[in-house]
Amino acid sequence: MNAGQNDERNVQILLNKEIQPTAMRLLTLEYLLEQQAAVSLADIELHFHKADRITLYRTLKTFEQKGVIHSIQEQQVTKYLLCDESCATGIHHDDHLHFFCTKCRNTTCLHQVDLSVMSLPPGFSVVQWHFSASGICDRCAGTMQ
Amino acid sequence: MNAGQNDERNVQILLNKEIQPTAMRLLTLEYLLEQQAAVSLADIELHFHKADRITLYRTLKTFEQKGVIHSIQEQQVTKYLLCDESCATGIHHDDHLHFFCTKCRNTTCLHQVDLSVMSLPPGFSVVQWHFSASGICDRCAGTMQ
DNA sequence: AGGTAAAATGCAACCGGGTTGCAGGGCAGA
DNA sequence: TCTGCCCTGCAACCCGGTTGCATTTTACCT
Repeated sequence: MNAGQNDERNVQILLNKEIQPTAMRLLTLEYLLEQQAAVSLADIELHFHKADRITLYRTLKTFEQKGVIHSIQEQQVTKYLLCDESCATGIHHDDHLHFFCTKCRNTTCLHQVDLSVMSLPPGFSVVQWHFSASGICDRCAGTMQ
Repeated sequence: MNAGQNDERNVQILLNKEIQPTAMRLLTLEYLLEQQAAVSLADIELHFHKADRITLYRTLKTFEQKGVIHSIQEQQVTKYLLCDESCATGIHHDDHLHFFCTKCRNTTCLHQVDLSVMSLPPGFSVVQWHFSASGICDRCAGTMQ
C-alpha cells in the first residue's frame, strides 16, 4: 500500500472522467472508494468534520454528473455509491438491485441479482430502473445477537 | 352514480380499517379513489385549497398506517396511492412496479409486471421490495406531439 | 515569473417537504 | 348535560437540498 501510488491512481480516475483533481475531490473520492455501502452527504460531512457542506454537495453533484457515482433515495435522503466502469458523463447504468438492511442501516449493491427478466407492458419505454429491497442482509443474518 | 351511496361505501371502507370517518377523511378518501396516479401532499393541498396542510398530512399518515394507502418516494417527494384490498394495519403488499412517466409526470402502478422471478443471494431476507422505473408511459407514447 | 480568466471553494441564506407541540372544537359515551 | 378523547388548525421547527455571491485557488498564456 503506497499512499502516493493511490493518489496517482485516483488522480487518473478523475482525469478520465474529465474532472479536475483538486484536493477536496481527491479526499472525497478516496473516502467513497473505501465505502462498502451507500453514504449520504451528512455521512461524508461527519467524516470530514472540517469540510464545507456545500463544497461536498457540489463535489458529489459533479461526480454524479460525470459518471463517477450514482445516487439513490433512501427514506428521504440521497445516498451515493461508486459507479461501474461503464458509466460516463450523463450516462448511468445503475440497473442493479440496492439492498437496504434495516438492522445495520447500510445500503449495498447486489449486482448478482438478475433483473434482465423484467419486461413491461407494450407502450411503455423505460429510461431508468430503480430497484431496491429492504430487510436483513447476509452479514446481519449471520450475527444474530 | 349516487353520491349518498358512495359516501356510505366510503364510510364502510374507513370503518373496515378502523378509522373514524370524519368529513376531512372522507373527502380525502374520495379524492384518492378518483386518482389514476400517485399524488403528493402538495397535490391534495392544491385540490382542497381550503384544507389545512397538517391535517391532510396526518390524514395520510393515518391512512398509510391503517393500510388504506401506501407511499412511494418520487424524487424527494412522498406520493400516495390506494392499497390493494389485502393491506391492513401495518401490513402492506406493495410489491409491484411503480412507473414514473417523465412526460406527464404521473406515477402509476403496473401490477401486471411479474416480479416473482426475483431471487436474492443466500443470507438476505427481504421485508419489502421497492420497484420503480421511469420513462414514457403508454398514453404519452401514443400521443407524440 | 507575472498576469489573467476560469474554476473551485466557503459563507450565508433560502426553500420546501416533513414533522411536532399545543390549544381549541366537536363528537360520543356516560 | 357533563366529561374526556380524538380530530383539527395554527405556529413553529427541523433538516436536506439548493442557489447567489464574494473569495481563493488553479490553469494557462506571455
